Amino acid sequence: MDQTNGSITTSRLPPQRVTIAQLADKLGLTKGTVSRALNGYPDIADATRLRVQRQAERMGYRPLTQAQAIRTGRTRALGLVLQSDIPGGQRPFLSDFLAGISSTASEQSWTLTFATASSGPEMLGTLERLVHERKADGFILPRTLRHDPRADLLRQLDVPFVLYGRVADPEGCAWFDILGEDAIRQAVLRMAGHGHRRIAFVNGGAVYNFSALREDGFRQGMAEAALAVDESLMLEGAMTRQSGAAATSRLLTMPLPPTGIVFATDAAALGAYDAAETLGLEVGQDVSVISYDGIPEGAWARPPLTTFNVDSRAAGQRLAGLLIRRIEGAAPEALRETAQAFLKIGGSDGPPRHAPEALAARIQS
Amino acid sequence: MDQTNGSITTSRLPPQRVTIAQLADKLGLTKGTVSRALNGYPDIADATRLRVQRQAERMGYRPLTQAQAIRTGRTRALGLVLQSDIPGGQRPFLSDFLAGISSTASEQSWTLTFATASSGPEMLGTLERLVHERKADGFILPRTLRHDPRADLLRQLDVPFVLYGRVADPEGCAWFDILGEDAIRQAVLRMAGHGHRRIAFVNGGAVYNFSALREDGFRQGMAEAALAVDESLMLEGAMTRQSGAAATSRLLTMPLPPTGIVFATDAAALGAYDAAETLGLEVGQDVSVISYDGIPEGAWARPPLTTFNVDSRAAGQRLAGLLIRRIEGAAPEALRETAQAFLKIGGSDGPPRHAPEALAARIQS
DNA sequence: ACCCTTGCCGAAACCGGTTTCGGAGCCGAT
DNA sequence: ATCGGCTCCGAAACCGGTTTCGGCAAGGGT
Repeated sequence: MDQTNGSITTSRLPPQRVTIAQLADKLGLTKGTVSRALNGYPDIADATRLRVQRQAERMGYRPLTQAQAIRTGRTRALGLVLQSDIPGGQRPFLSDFLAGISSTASEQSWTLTFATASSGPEMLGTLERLVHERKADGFILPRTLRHDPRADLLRQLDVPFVLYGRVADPEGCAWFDILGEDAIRQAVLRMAGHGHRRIAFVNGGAVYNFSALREDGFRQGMAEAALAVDESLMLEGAMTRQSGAAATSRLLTMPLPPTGIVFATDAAALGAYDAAETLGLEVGQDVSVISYDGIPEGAWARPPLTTFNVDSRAAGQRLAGLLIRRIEGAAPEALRETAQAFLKIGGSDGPPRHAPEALAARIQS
Repeated sequence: MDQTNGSITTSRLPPQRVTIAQLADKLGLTKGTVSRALNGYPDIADATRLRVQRQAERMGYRPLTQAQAIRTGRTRALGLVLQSDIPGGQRPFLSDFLAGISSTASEQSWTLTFATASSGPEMLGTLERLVHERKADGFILPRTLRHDPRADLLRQLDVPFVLYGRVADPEGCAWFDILGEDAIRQAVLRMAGHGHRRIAFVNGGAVYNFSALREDGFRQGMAEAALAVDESLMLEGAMTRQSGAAATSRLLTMPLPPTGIVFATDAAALGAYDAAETLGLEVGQDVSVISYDGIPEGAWARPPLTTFNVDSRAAGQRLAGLLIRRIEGAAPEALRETAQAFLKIGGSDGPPRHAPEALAARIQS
């Protein structure tokens, strides 16, 4: 930065922090008065407050959050703890998600304290540690579970948090969520529009709340398309490429296989390509696939995956904003937002090439 | 809020922090003495020190880093600032990398302060802000540039840092790095071992220090294989799938195309698949590809990418460990480590199917 | 027996803020 | 003229630690 001024490299005065005492001196006031002026106490004359604010600005005064924290308990730090051992982890979108969170955070001069936990129990321990050490004033909890022990813990500790995803028991919970059920519903309608009558659904893990929602979306889509749901075509628990492949080959080797498959997650949908290849089928021709997430790998698959794209960066931004407001005292009920996922058309879906019977015959051979 | 104390779920006493004053009381000592005992001052009797340590343990005393920080300036927080706008960003390995850093950090009860910057200058501003606000005691700097302004800044501010990657001017720098030049050298030898004589190299951006090293590795490998380097087969600046594809098709449409291509990064190598497809060629048969990074997408490509795998998690762990030691006062010269990347054999390389001339003919048609 | 170290701890200042408390000054009302 | 109520700010305690300073007692040397 400052290698400009001065002689060669060195006249850089040690970046002196300006303290509240210096500021008070300059103003001919006491520390206490300055502090109250800056923090909006009502017992300060408007003229004085203005004078203080101006001078603070001019001197570049920034209160040291550490010092504030020991009295107020607030650090101006958001907390995020990821579980590093989950299979279909939030790998791909992590970068965007983090960028979203930290961009909004730094705009309002908050920071992000990040940690990982390698298991569920360790997750709770880590949260408690961060709270106890006051390393975060509140938390963003991604990958909401139907019954989420993290939310229970934080509610009990009376620590603010915001969920990325809704939850079964909304009591005291703020959240941001993408309406995945809508997306899945539209996926079904699109399949039906292509002419598919026999459509399967490969869901994610049942512990996650989004799974229940997306299943609802699937059923509703089927109902709107006037198609009956064949329960044998409803699978769940696939959130990795491997398990997605397994689910796909199980579906395709049924006596009457589906011609279209809707996946709750892209990771699983990528497995369909493997299963199809093994069976000598072509995705987008012999079997149609529509999915949800919008991970980059989907665009690189051949043919590219048709999927509902989630804007992870925007999600991070919204979540950070909500959490800050929550920490500053807003009621959780007032902090609930949702957004839509948008269809990104690839080549993995289209009209069915064969009827289910013909497809079965083709697979047998 | 206060749905806590009362009757049902609630015998949880508010997680009272135990302060140094309470501890001192219990011991019949003063705060000052306890503090000195715990921080290893020499003017404390061994017996007393032991007694204090035991009692601290028993009462679960953990000093509040915020409070320590206002006197000592140390927060026990590592800083990491990522640049969110770089094209071939560290997307895929980010998750593992972060998990590595934060696992080592929390083992030693440090935390990780994370931020992103959307441009080079903003990066420097963010670093300065975090230093000024004392949100981090030191930084991990990934993606080392040949001449890295981040390192310059932090050196000037006298703030500890560790580079992920070596640097042209090592003065005062600690680092961890993978010996990418070794990997590239081995890649060349492997190509030569398959029988390739005409081998191209697609390097990353010249601003990165690793590019110079990997080019050295390539040339050394060629020398060891007794092959002459054709300078027209040396390309650089490809760190995305798109630019990798462009580089590949430029190479393959030359009058005398290479039969094997070594890439400095996986992201670029994935582009080779696209270029090959466009030209009607098969990767691993018509043209061989070996690369470096070990990103997951490589394993999912068809055929899977042969690449030198980097253990990002381990790298994160090493870097965190080095930085902590650096912050605690170790000399930077003593904190320089390297590790190897390991070959992960896929199907993207093999003996050349055609001689360069035949390949050219095939491509013309 | 005296003095001088040395070992060990208490007392108090300090870090940079926040928050409570009380009182000075000004106003209008009685 | 006296009183009460407000407005506004200073003084000082406080938060949870660290660090400096000084002094008491025991030990060693002469």
